[in-house]
Amino acid sequence: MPELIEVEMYRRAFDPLIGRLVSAVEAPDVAYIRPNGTPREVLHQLVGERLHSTSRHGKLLILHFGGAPKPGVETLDLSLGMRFGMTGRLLINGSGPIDKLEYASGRDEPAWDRFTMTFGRSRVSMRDQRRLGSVELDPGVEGLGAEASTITASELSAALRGRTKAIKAVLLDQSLVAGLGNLLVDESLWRCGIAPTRRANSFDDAAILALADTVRATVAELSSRGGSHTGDSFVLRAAEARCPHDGERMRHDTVGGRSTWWCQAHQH
DNA sequence: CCGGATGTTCACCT
DNA sequence: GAGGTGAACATCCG
Repeated sequence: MPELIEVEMYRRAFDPLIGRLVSAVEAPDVAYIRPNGTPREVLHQLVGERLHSTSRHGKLLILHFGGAPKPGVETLDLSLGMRFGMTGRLLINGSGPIDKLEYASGRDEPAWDRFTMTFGRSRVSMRDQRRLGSVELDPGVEGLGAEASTITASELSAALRGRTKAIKAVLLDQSLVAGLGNLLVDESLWRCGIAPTRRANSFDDAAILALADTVRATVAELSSRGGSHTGDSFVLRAAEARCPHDGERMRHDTVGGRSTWWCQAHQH
């Protein structure tokens, strides 16, 4: 479930740790380290490093290490990228920043800690049941598309231009638009009255402007509500649900390879 | 027991 | 390159 909203909450959870030194790193699951085949030893170079700052690009959270030996001369020599996949979450000293808002049910095993970094008495873990997340030293962000939370009409227009696949598939494609997941995309399209199956290259400028506005507004509003699952259409992801706009039965299809709920009456 | 579903990323087809 | 499919992963459900 971590989409950009949740990852941003995780990023802020590191604020109290800025300036602290890494005292230990544990990577029990070698398969969790990207690229594949990277030995866990390379992560040990993080030990002794100082957390300088954090950043986020779509669903990719990056910790920047290193200091400023001289004022104004920053040498950020190391960074660590964190990807949370579908079931990954961040735990700090055993509790999650947003646990009350997600994963309310289900089991929770310490054995699912795939990566742990210790800052003195503070332990930060990535707990990931299904192991679809990963960590990567010095991850590149070149392959990522426009940041969804601030996307402009011209950025969205460039992402859609010339593409024949469904609009939903484009919005989910992290190399075109970074940060949206299945829930944010369905909510945005439902709010904007756009069918998820509609071809990406079939939108005029006015529709692109409206969609960019809707995506930004949806991200902002659901952020303040507390998560990707707080959308108005979230409760409509059920077999018997009817769209409150028009009383129409919600459709359930696979679009862009993903489970998709939408209202055929007002989404075109 | 089997198949399907879940969300994300990536490998591998056409 | 663009687009589509399925694997990977763990667990639950019918």
